[in-house]
Amino acid sequence: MNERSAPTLADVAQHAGVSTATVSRCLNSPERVLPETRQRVIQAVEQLGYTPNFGGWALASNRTNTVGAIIPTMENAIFARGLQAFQEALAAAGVTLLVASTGYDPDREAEQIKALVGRGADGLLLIGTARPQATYDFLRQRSVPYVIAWSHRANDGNCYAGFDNRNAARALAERVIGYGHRAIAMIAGETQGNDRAADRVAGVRDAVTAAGMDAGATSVVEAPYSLEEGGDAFAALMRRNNPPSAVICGNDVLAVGAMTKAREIGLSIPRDVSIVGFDDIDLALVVQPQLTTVHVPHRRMGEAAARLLLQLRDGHPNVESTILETHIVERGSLIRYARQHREAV
Amino acid sequence: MNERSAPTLADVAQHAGVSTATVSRCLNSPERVLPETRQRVIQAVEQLGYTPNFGGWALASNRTNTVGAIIPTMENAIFARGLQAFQEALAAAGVTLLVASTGYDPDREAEQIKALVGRGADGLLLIGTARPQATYDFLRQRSVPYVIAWSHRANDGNCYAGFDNRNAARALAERVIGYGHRAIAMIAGETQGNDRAADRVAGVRDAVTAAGMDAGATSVVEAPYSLEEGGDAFAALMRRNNPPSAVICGNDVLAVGAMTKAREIGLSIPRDVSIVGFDDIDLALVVQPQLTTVHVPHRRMGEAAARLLLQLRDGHPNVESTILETHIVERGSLIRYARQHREAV
DNA sequence: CTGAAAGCGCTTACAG
DNA sequence: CTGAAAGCGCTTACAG
Repeated sequence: MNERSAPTLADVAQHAGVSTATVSRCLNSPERVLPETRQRVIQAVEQLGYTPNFGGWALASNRTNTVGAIIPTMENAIFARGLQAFQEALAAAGVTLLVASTGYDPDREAEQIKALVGRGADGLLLIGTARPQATYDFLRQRSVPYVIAWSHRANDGNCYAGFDNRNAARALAERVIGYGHRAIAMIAGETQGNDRAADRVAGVRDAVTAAGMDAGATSVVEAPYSLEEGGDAFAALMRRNNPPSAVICGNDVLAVGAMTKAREIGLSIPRDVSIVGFDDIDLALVVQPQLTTVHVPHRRMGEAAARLLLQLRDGHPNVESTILETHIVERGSLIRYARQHREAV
Repeated sequence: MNERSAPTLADVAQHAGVSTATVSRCLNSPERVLPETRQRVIQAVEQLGYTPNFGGWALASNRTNTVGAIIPTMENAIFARGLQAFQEALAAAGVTLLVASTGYDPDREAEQIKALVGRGADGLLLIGTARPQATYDFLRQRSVPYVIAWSHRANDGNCYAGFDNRNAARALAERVIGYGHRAIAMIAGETQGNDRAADRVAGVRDAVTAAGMDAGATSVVEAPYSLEEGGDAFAALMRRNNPPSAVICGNDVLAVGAMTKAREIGLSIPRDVSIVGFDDIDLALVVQPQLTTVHVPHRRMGEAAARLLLQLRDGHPNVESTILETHIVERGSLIRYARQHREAV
């Protein structure tokens, strides 16, 4: 050991007058070492300021104590919240987190999955189910454990920490219909490569059909998740001959974008049109009126994902998916259909 | 190579009929290998589905192509945005990102810094300057390059990708004062261990003093960064005998919390009281009226931080800090002081 | 341009 | 309980 480079296990061993094997044991399974020996080793470790070399450790043990998360973008508050909870739970277990993002691009997802696996991730957090079979094959072939968050499919062999987007959206649409709305439109997230967005559309369609309404009359427009796109889609919807009396949005960002646009074009929410969202993020609480939406327990989802992923990594025998409950939070943006609503022709 | 474990460099070498050194060169500096040889090796790599073992690579090369970011929390949109841009810039350079969070706790920061360095981070992104000297010593001793974002100090030997919080806050307060407000209060973030929050308070005090106003008359209350805390602080402020005609908030979350609370307690913004924030996040655009605030280029800050950190890591000779410009965005929440403002006694 | 071989810093059966 | 030694999968002078 010269002063240029960090002290190694061998330096500690020499300093303590023991073998490297003993130092290694002291660090990894201290109970297998005599207290006096342990004492000496610990002292040497502290005196030298030793910390294990990561590469050496990873190579010899074939583990990294690192897991990866690959999400669409941290700029959407739902992923930021879920990821924050996920990270905290991992840190508590001494595991560190690698983060990559896809921008909702499936090619970039495949690429980032390879990058994180190549970087030695012991496990992976993925969002949703929509990805090429080749990606699943890759994961299986490399036997990298993974947990899928935000979604749920029964008995397909994957491990989920998610919720049922379709049922949740259906319940929301039923609530809207139950309030007398018949002219309903939906501003959905882009469904291409996004099973959550697609499931929410399907759920709304379920409700419309179950209510005996004409599914064709319920128009669904898709928009990228942003305030501006939500606003534009809303404006276009309201310019039609048959404007809706209620607009169901694929998430809160779209819904709040719609509400902001409504003010701009002189429409009053909920008098002229009701609006509902999905997620229950901060945005929903600060708009006027506040937004009726589906509450998703993002933090609990992140925690559950961490728990499941660590179990999978540790070879736990049967790891069960965690399905989280969502519920509707009613606020001012949704009211019963009445004459006050701008006539839907 | 058996079917259980991943193929190694040696497997590829044997398959291609070359030495492991040649395979290694093919992967790392292909120009140093004859095209025909390269061809054979690449073919073998593909046939075997070879990817380098991370531990072996890290150990031999003493690098990980990984950098770490340690931030207060991803749940604050400013960090989520900055981190997202940081990650994208890193990914473009083939570098992966480790993320840890501190919850604004200095002890947890020190701990996470050690964890990420121990996990082989080639460099670190840190937020702000407020941390024990011991932490700086540790970083220097381990010669881990780091960049500090969100702040700036001239010539202290650190590399910054930040902005001048004090000047920005001063300019904001000057604007408020220029609008005739004399009864000004500030809802600041907690300044303990947060130099950005402390600098913003100092900037507001600078402006108050420069305007010849009584600094003592400008009350500053501190609150953790949350909508609710901002609201509570605002309510307490307005309950006083001398309520302010303008409230300067340490960030947009506090400001929007204050605005939401104002509605609850029957105060009209900006008629009864003006409110301004700091950051310019989405929240500022969706409240009614929209929030006057200081625009901070979070994405550009994240990109700059990535660029600087990679230069530092690559031993670039003189890496200069990047100081970003901020500017005030005037919206409806701030108006000129007038009789309409609730009398400040 | 290519190869033989040493070495990076750990862990872990295997003996004793 | 402890140690000698092999081995993990790479990179990189050093020769040729």
